[in-house]
Amino acid sequence: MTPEQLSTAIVGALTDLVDSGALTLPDAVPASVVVERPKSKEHGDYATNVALQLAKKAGLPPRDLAGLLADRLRATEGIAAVDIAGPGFLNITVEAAAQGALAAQIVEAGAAYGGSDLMAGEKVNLEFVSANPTGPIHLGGTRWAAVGDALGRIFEASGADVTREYYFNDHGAQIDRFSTSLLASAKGEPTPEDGYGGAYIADIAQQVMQTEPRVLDLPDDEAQEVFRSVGVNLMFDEIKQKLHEFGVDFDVYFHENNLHESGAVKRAVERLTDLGNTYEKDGALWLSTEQFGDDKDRVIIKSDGKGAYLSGDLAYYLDKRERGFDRCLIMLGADHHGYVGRMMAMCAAFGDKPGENLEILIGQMVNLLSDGQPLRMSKRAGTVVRHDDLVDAIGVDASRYALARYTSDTTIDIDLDLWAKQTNDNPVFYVQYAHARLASILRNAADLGLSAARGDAFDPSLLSHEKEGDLLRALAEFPRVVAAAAQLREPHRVARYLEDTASSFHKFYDACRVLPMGDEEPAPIHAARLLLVEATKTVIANGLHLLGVSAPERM
RNA sequence: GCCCUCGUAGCUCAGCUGGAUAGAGCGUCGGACUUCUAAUCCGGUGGUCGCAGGUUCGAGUCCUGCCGGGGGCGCCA
Repeated sequence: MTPEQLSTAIVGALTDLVDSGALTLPDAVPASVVVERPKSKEHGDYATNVALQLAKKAGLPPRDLAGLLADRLRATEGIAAVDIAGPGFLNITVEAAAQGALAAQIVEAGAAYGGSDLMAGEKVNLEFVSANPTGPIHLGGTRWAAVGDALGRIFEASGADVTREYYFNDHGAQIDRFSTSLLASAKGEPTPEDGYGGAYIADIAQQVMQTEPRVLDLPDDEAQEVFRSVGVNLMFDEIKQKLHEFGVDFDVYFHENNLHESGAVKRAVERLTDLGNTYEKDGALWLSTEQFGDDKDRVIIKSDGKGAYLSGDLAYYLDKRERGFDRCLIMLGADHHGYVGRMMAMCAAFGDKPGENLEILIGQMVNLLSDGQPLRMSKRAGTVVRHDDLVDAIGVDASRYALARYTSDTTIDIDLDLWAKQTNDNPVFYVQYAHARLASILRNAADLGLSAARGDAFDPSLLSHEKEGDLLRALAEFPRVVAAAAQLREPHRVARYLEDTASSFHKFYDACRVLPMGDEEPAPIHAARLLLVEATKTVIANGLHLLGVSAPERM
């Protein structure tokens, strides 16, 4: 009996009460009710507050309504006990057999367990990282690489059609500064004003000259164009490669330049003008975003005739919508949150629904600590913490897990010393160790010629130990956790859940012997526990997969 | 000045979108390995949930105002 089934049973009990005239509700019976796992064991396996929620509407004291429901629920198969507690909570205890049956269902479902059709039919575009090809990926981009990709996996598990997209900023002044910096470096000149410094500029410049040995014989403007095109491609290849090694691959790399060259910007501007949402002032073209909630109106075509930065975003958004995406999610660093207002206003100006057709997620900053000290945060020296600073120090699995473990809207400090440790201080190892331990039990079982109970040979009522019940209830939570992670766009819930589940498993392992000891004859309890082990391994593997973290068979 | 975000145990953070006595991990103190991985488990320790009001049966959670940290407020990209 899962929480979902229990919820259905409670709705059924409410419906029966209404049908029999014992209960009168002004509105329809709710489609589902909240079933939660109580913090205290004294409050049963599951608890619901429906009686408190509906008491006023029903015109009954909460405890009386709870009493009516309790009588109905006690007659329900699989429910062992129902208690009324406090102001009107229903505390429900589930029969071991009804609970244990889940182990077989999980093993049966395999990799599909935890998924749903919650987002079936939704075509979702996830835009993240989108780091400028003017330098190596920064840590902010890495955070979204981990979180955005995990979110994509969670959406896919929820039935959505997901496209991962990278907006490639290869247009405008930043690229010009990049190319002049490369040219200057190649000629042995100092970094120009507003240019990019750093060792990677010299590296790229050298690589360009290897590809195009005679580039410096060209006039400066032509040489700069060579450095621009070749340099950007080299930088972009490196970024792609780094992300690939990080386990993140995009379906679409969208070039901003295309929007300007294809006339998409022009078309987007015309569309907004047709809708009456633009006007001319001071020689520039403005988008009236203020009427849609922005702080003020924004220039989209500058008085020199060039598109303002926002014009690319307009065209890009329109392009995504024309490609059939109902939901466009954009993940930005906190340093760009000032964009949210105008982007949402832009969405509304197109006649779309902000928050529905367009969602913007903001990720706060990430700091790295080593020996308790922040890693190179000197803005003055122009050194920024980069993707490699994290991944080279602690590896891909720990990096992805560490970044996906926290809500995106809080600033995080990643202690490199902690995450590099191979001890239980380190959450990713704690979870991965549980998986390896599970795998080990199954290997040992195979060596003994034992296999998990299947079909009628499985007696779920044997899984009646307290720790077995705790573990089963943890496993039963997984679909709800994945659904919440999808709906709230919060992958960290999966990581926290895995830590809880790993803990439940370790406690089970400590209390319940799975395999026969010594000369002991194999018994049904061993086969039943082996099935529980398989189910647990399935859940932890599925959860780690959603985060893009490996599930090792051995450690 | 305005906007966004955060403030929960000594430290790092959860808190299921309003529920019961606020939870983990680390740290600290003390226990548990002849048998499935001790990278584990068990117990003790630890709190004015930034502050003050409000909403209601009930607030860490919602509203308002302060305080404090971080970020952002260009016809830059």
